[in-house]
Amino acid sequence: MVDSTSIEPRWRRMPEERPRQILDAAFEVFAEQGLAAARLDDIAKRAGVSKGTIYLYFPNKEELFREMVRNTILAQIEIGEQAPETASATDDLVECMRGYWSFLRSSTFPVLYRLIQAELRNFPELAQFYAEEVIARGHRLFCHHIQRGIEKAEFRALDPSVATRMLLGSMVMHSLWCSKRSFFPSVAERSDEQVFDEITDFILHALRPAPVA
Amino acid sequence: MVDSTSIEPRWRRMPEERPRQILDAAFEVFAEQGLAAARLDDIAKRAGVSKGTIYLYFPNKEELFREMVRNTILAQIEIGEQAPETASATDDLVECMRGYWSFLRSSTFPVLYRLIQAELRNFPELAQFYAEEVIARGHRLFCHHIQRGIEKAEFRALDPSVATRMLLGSMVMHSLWCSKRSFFPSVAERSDEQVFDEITDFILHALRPAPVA
Amino acid sequence: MVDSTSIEPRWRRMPEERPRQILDAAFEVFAEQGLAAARLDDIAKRAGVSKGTIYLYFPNKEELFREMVRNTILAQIEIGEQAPETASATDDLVECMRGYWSFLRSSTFPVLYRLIQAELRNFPELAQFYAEEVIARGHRLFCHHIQRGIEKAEFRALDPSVATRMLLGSMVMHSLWCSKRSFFPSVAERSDEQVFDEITDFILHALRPAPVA
Amino acid sequence: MVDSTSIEPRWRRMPEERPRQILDAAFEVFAEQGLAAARLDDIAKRAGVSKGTIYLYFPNKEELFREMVRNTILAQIEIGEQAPETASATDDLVECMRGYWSFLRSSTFPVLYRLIQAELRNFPELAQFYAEEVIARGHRLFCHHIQRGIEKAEFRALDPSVATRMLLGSMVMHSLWCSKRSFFPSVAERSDEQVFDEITDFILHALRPAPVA
DNA sequence: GATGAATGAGCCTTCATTCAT
DNA sequence: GATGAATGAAGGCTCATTCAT
Repeated sequence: MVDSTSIEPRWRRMPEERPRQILDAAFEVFAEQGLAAARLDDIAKRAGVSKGTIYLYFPNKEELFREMVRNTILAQIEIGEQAPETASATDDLVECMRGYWSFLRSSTFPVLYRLIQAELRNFPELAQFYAEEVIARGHRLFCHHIQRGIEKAEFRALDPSVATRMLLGSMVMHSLWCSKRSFFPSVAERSDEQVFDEITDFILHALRPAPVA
Repeated sequence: MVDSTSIEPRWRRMPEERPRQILDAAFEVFAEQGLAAARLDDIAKRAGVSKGTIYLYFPNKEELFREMVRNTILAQIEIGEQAPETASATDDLVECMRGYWSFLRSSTFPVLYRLIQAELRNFPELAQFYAEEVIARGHRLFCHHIQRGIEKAEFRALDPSVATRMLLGSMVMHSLWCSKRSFFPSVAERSDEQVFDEITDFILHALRPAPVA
Repeated sequence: MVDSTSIEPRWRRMPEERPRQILDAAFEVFAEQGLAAARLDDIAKRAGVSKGTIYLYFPNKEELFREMVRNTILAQIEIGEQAPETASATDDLVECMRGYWSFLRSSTFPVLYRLIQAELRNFPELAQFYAEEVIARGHRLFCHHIQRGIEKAEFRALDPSVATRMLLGSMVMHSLWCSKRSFFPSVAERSDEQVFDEITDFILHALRPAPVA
Repeated sequence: MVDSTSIEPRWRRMPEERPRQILDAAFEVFAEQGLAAARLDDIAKRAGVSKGTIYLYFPNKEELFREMVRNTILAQIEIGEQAPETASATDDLVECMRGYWSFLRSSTFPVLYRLIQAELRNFPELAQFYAEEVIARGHRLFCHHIQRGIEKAEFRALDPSVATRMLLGSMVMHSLWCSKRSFFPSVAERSDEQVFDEITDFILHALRPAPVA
């Protein structure tokens, strides 16, 4: 038992960390309760500060929400947009998909997705931000590889934008299903990897060149 | 003196219609405001009844929300699960997709989807209901046709469940994107029909038998 | 012992009286505490209603304050502006002064005066209202009689507006002093009537015609 | 490197001036906002010190207010109570009135008057202080000259205290009206000097000996 | 059944005051 | 002495729920 740690932290947390602490706590509480039901008291408690302290760093609850969403999205984005190009466009594409999938399957993505959906009316700029930073960014990334695959005749000739949307759409939706597996029996007995492989396989089949006939 | 009639509405609505009126109003207000921000006052006003009347038919706001979601989902489901089977499984599948697409593109679907997403934590049973009535039901429907197509060698041999999920996932996600076109440039300049055709074409390509090669 | 009355009023107060009850309570609490320090809880309690009820009739604290001031001023104004004209302008003037003095010496005037002074910055329209309804109205009234007195040679020829301001100014200030007698020893040992007589006497002396020389 | 000096103020204010700086800032902020609405943050900022510093010199907001009022009153009082006596009591009286009028028309008087009025309930000792230092002091001063004027038969025989109150009352009230000219049309088109002359003239007429007739 | 006035718990926000540095 | 980040009590306002009519 190391009860001592539960009594008093020896060093106060550095003040420079306050915004981060608060944003982290806000993420958790908003995730659990949604914007309206979340109480600033709870966020403060979870951040280990007093209610008033929040207002030293954020003008109000809405702005805290906004900042938290923006921050979390930005912190999550790690997609190397200029992915290393190997000889095979197919390999590159699959590699990118793997990275994107692991982003979609992180614990933060479904939470953010839900929060943004829920507050679409009140915070359209957040939806805009999400659409740009998550979807459009992914779109550019995948579109590039698919285009390359077409040019190299690894893929059949098709509108790369369409293929990209199919790819993105099915990945995003599968990620959401996977995060609520109990509700969706068709993914319930599959692991994340299995699901990913199935998606990849399906997409590649759709992209494969037409039979020579 | 019949002065009173000149102010009052000419026909009183039948009392039996009350629950329906309230549910309809609830749908509109919840759609616009979300659960927490919706005020019973507004719902009552929109339903043309008094606030107290709502409590004659629903025990509280949460239950009204639940009932509204359940009701709206049920009212929307029109998918003929045993669709008429023609000679071509491909034709049957496309026909089913067309029906499902028009359901997904109805004005109620994206609203319901958002409400359910937002209240996932507090009303898991609604998510369950949605998963069953909308996704699983669609899953059974499409799976059947794909299975048939495989058996008839119209489609390549693949796990029909996987194909179904890809089909459903991309349709649902495209529907959501289409309902917020301004945020998603890649669907912005396309009509619903175009998007549908693109999805169908892509899916059918993925399903087509492997080249004889 | 009539304890019964302290348990439950037999009849609820008529709802039409609510605004009046609240305004009355507001007057008392604002009088004691000022705008900022007054708590809506206290006003509600004193009005015998709940906090929420106040918001059924007034949109917020400030508006309640405004309404209370306006209302109280209007309720106090009873100056017969077209006072009956007797043969003597002097008598008429003194009669009017007596009426105005009793208004100024009412328990509400000093309270209102103080509240308006205190909130001059935030509610200039109230000061405007007071200036118009209390001062300007009195000005017109007295000016008329003084003008008449000059014409009838009961008073010396002087600017009636100046005389009126002197009259009003000294009456208002004396009223304020009288309402805090303990602070102002020079009025402490005098009754209201005495003070009034002194003011009247002084004013009439100032108005009396110049010596024939 | 003397980079630091380019940001910092060239001369640090002497610590002994701190209380004065704070009191001055307090006067301004209390004047603009009133006691309740004034924020210590603003006072600190205006004084060029930090919030905590205020508490090094004043135990709390109320005491700061008290001190500020007392200080400002004392700083304003410049009335030579034993004004030089010339041959004419009338001239002396007018001279004193002129001095008092310029005090009443200073920018600080109406502000203080309003603050004291507003906080009458919570700070009766300030009202007491004002009554003594401003009104009673003026009373003694004017009473003396009027008494002398009566003895020298420059004025008619009347209670000098009554005359003094009339004089003070009308001057104070006119000063307040003049400081809110837009609300009081009867002084709006008159200059301070004109108003003063009118008051003086009226008072002297009221004091002049009765006609020999 | 229907109404809508009344209730009061609950929460965001402010700001005087404290205190570690 | 001086700072300003942190605190937490207090209060305005909202709105789901009740209930007398």
